[in-house]
Amino acid sequence: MTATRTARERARAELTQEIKDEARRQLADGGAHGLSLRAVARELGMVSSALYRYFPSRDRLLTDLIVDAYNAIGEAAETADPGTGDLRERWLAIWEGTRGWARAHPHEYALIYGSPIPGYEAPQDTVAPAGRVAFALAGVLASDELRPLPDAPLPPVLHRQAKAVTDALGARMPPETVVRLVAAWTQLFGAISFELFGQYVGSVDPPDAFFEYSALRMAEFVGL
Amino acid sequence: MTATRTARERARAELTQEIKDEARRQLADGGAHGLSLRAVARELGMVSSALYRYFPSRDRLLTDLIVDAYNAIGEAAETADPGTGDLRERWLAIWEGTRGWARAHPHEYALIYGSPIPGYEAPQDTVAPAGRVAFALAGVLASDELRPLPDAPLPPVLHRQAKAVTDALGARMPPETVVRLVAAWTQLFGAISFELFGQYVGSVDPPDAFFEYSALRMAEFVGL
DNA sequence: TGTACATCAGTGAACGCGCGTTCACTGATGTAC
DNA sequence: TGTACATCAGTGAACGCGCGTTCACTGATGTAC
Repeated sequence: MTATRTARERARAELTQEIKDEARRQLADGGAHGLSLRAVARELGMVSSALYRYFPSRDRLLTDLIVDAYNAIGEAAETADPGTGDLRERWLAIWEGTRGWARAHPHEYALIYGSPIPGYEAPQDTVAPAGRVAFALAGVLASDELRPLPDAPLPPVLHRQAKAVTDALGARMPPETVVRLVAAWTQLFGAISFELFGQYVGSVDPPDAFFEYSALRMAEFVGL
Repeated sequence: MTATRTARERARAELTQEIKDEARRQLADGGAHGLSLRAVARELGMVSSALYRYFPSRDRLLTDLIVDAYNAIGEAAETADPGTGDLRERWLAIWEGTRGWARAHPHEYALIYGSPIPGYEAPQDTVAPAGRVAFALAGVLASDELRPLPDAPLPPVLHRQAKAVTDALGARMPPETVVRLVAAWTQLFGAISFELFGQYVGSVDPPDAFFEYSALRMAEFVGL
């Protein structure tokens, strides 16, 4: 009954948002560990115990930020994809869209693709959102126009894993393609992480040209 | 004058080691942030202020751990390389050696290839050790037996960056090869990070077969 | 070889700080009749 | 429409905790003569 939301409900939704926004701001200085409920409350002009009306614990707030971040980067990938037209251009657009979000939100990116947070156990809620970027890439490969791949038969384990993935995706794709997709997906996030975490300093930094180059070579690699 | 080291000097060297070892143990529960001088001292049966005889600050201890970790993973890569023989086998050995060290030391790995540590600025000392794995991979490519690469000319920026890298490495290698090497290096650490940070759960986990597959495809990719 | 002095390792107390979470409470908003 | 009661948001004090770093000190080890 969205239409008849009470003032209380609106206030609650708004403050929940503000808490998360402020928490995201705090990720910037201090990372996941630096996130402090007391500091968030302070910044919002509340007393720290008041936050417990909105989040039952610090961990739960963190989980929400993580889920939000996976969804945001996934949505960035999806909306970057024109959905029709040249497959390589779609592929490239998804790569750039994903990277663009990561560069705009480096601390949220680190939250989900950086070091695991000590003592934090990812709940089930994060699994589906975590797959959205890969799913967007898979969407481009669901086509008949792919070049055939030169692979020798896959090792049995890998073949089995690949089939499990296609089943889960509901996509129809040869196992060779799926495995190469996973490799390309690894390359995408490997490159973003190396860029944001400073590993390219001294070699291909700034990595704009390198990133596009990688995207194109990986497009070929998966048969686009 | 190593021969005439005093008892004091020996004790000092040993305790410095013990402090670092204990600190590494503490990375496991708590990550970089969880590293506490007080806890290290406690575990070693000392008073916390005593550590300041060995490290001027917590940051300096962290820096030493980081440099040690880069050197250790670099050494793992180098000693895995037989140095002679089949180039693809050497390439594969370096990949597996690097991954092996990372799996054996996941928290030290996260320290150097995970999220940047908030408020910590990497000093110059880390630059050279950070390059050792890439350097080991480059060693395999310093050969005349490479297949020629099908690349169109590189974009000017990338070409320039590639030449700067070859100059720095002192290796003689076409720019196309260097750029592909950087991509392969990215793939190597992308895959290790995804494995250790849990991103393969639900797809190619356990990633042993996938990792070897990636290593081989990347070997082809760089012209091996 | 023995003595006087300098160097260094480790102690213990203190400074000043921040944290997550609980709990009994006040006062405002919403609901049922 | 008005009243009585229930729900909920936010307060403020408290618990119990851990942290990095400084400083004046004691006592052991090393050095010069």
